[in-house]
Amino acid sequence: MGTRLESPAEQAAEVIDRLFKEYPDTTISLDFSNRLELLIAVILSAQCTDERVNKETEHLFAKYDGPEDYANADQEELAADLDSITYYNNKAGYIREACAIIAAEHDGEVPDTMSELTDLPGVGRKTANVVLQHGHQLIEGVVVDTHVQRLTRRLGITEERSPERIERELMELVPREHWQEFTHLCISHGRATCTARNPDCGECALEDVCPSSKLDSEMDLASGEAW
DNA sequence: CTCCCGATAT
DNA sequence: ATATCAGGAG
Repeated sequence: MGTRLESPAEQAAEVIDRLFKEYPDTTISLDFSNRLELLIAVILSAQCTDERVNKETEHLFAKYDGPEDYANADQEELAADLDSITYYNNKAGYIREACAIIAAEHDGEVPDTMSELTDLPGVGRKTANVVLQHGHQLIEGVVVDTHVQRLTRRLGITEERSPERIERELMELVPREHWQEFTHLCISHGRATCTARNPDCGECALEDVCPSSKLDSEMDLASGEAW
């Protein structure tokens, strides 16, 4: 078990402090050169690696340009352009419909409010928060993706399960000036060390404050085997 | 809750 | 073979 009985807020502060030393330059890893490309890249990134999204958007962004271009695209053709991305049929539809709304109702510009963004098909709170933060420099919430969900639970920062509840709790526990950084640190550490399947606790900078560390159970096992 | 759904690591 | 990847809709 973790060595200290820290409050969730103290635990979060310790995590930020230590991970920032390990990943001082962490930031968004999706490639984009304007707000529409950002929106599309984030929609495509659902349950797919950023690496694969970047590989596909390189071709996609060269072929299509502007909301009307996507809105008028043929569904089958756009889906085929995305055929190595997860859920490519759904995502092709989301992109076409979202771009049609952006063209018709938002003067061709990606909206800058949470409600207007989440009204777009394929855009939930997570995607909207990323677009607000990286497209409009507006920090209205904490981006809670699969990595933030997994790490905050393993580290004992939250007991909640739903991304919406975890976000509300993190908005209470983490100072607003660290909201954006907190997500990037969780993602970097989640990819490099605290992986979903087989976390590398031996290399983890948070091992001594992590209630879920494997090392404790291995020591229990070793002492148990000593009989 | 289920469905969507290819590439990759284990 | 199976779990996982910057989720969201019905």
